[in-house]
Amino acid sequence: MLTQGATRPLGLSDVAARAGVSLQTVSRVVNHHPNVAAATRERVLRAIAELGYRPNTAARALVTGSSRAIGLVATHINQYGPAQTLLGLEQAARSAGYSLGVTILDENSASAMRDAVDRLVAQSVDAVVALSTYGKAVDALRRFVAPVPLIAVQVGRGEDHPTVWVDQELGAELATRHLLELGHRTVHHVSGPVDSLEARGRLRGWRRELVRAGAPVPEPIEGDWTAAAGHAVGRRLAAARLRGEDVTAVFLANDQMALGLLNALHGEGISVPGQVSVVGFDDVPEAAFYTPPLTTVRQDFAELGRRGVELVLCRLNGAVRELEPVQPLLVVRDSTGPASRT
Amino acid sequence: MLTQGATRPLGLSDVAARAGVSLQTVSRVVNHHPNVAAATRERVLRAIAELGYRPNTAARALVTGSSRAIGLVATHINQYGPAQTLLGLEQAARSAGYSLGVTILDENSASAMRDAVDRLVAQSVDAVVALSTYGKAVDALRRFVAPVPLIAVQVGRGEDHPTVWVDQELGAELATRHLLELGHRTVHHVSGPVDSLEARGRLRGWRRELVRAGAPVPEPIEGDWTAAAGHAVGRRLAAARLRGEDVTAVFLANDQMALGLLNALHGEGISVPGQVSVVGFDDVPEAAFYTPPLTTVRQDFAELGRRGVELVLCRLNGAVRELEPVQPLLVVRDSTGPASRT
DNA sequence: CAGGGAGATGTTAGCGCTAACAAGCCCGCC
DNA sequence: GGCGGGCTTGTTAGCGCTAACATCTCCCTG
Repeated sequence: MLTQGATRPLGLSDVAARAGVSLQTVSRVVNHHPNVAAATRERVLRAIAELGYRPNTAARALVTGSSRAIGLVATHINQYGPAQTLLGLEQAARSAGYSLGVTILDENSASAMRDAVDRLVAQSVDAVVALSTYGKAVDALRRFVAPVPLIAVQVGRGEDHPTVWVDQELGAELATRHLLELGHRTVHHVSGPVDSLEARGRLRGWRRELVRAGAPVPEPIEGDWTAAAGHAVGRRLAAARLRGEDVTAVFLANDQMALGLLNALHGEGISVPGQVSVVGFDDVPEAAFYTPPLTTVRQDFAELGRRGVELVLCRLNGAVRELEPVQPLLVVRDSTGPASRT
Repeated sequence: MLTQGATRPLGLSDVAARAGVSLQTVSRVVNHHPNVAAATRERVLRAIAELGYRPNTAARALVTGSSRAIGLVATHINQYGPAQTLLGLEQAARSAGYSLGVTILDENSASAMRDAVDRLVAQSVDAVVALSTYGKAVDALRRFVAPVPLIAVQVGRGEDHPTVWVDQELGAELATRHLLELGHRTVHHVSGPVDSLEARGRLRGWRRELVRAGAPVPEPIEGDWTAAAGHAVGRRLAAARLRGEDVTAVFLANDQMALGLLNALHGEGISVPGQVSVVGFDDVPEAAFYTPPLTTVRQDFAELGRRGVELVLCRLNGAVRELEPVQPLLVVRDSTGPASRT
């Protein structure tokens, strides 16, 4: 029916001819205009089905100036969180009748961001969603005056554009408090790259909770989200323990780094959670199967994508809406335990 | 320069007026036609830069019938492999001047696949790339007569469409042989879902290698790519060992499942590689930090994406080209060791 | 029963761009 | 010196669709 050879020059006029109506009437049916007689609509619909007609989006975009497409500017799409958000985004967009154009930023510069948005705009997308972008690229995003609505997802709380975000600070507080309540004197932190707004949020939450509890605030260690970084930190912390430093609890800004840390500690013969408790962030599906299963903070990434689309749709209707941040959730597994006074 | 307020009604005619030439000449400059005087081209280029003109892709698509866009139909984009391939794909497409439209298949049915391709075609993409799709959806793909070139990436060796693929059988053989050479009498296999062509390829390679070596071929166990599945299998194999069965080597069709298995074996007090050797597949970045670091088979996913675009470009030029499969690579780490005769 | 209004349908004019053709120009050649 | 041919530029006609306006028909109201 739909796959009918390589010929596909069907237009409104073909349908119109077949249904015995004018081209405009077909257009009305296709666009669900109210003022079409039921019988006529029926006839047109049948003709459309028989012919396998599909409207030409390019023509429509040309005349309406809108393509019913959303452009996505993303980085780190190969990581669990962003990928999951992409999934939510695509699904929500699709069910709202929008298609998704994707551009990857392979550099965190302001110019790369400008180019990306520009490229998307040239494709006449109706809105642009920026997904977990970083550093300079985010700066470019703020006070960016694009000809279309610009929505930021997971780039921290936006100031100049509508934003959808998970409450990173809360998540970090949850993690830190959990460790403190277990009796640890303080909690060390391995952050993400500091030019990431998410990383900064987690860092803030961690620090705030320590301060609130009156616990000492150790110097945070900057990681780069990779397991390798976590591994390096693990060896470093193990050495610090040997020097007699008080390292019994570590909160890492994502699960990959936590995995690396776990691996390093295991290699150094330090037991988790016996000697050191570890908390990650994200709750990747594998976290439950790390050795030991990782206590971590769950984020609903797909929800983020859905809300992003929701915000886009609101904006397109002229409504300006602020959304509540998504609440993260602490998932306690086996990598955390009571502080052992040795 | 590019961000110049919310107004953006610039057209060829604006540029033409500014440069003092006809609209068509501007079009020629934009499209790199050869027959434009150098001085004129210069003048037009300047006008374009000054005005910040960007061609309207919808209009261009309408008149040329081509949008310089590639459509991607994908599933499992939240997993490492496909996500990585997406990255390669997008980058290659972009540097060839193509944009990427993404559609996710949320169901492996033939009709979902048809809808997805149809949706993409309606957006007048120039070609469709199907990325690691499954079961019925793949069946629909074969002998699918689309109005645009259709390229399959990572869906096994294609019969009706040009295909880019990693030699899964070879990878599985590598893994199996490695274990056999370590002195294991046989190798157990945890496969992916059998409606996945990749899973089937790995299964075939594993079986072939066992047969070649004259080793017994145990019943393969079907998994679903998740760590949870690997965990379940781990418990099952541990029980089998207790019953005296000869389980000393396991090859799993991906790293996530291997992680689950590792976790289960650890929980059962079975040492890896002391008592059981484990090999995964994919070499996700975390595999080097599993406990113990996982021996696995590396696939170059990004290369797959690049080749996909290459094939699209060839096809668009009318050339039909067959590409060699990408070679996988065995990465030996610490989860495999010599068989211990107990 | 005339007038008006609402609903149904048709007609027209582009959206911004490119392909095809047309026109002018300069050059070299016989 | 006239003329053909290549180079450069301009003109025209849509691509397939929708918005705005024009019609026409019917039915209801006073």
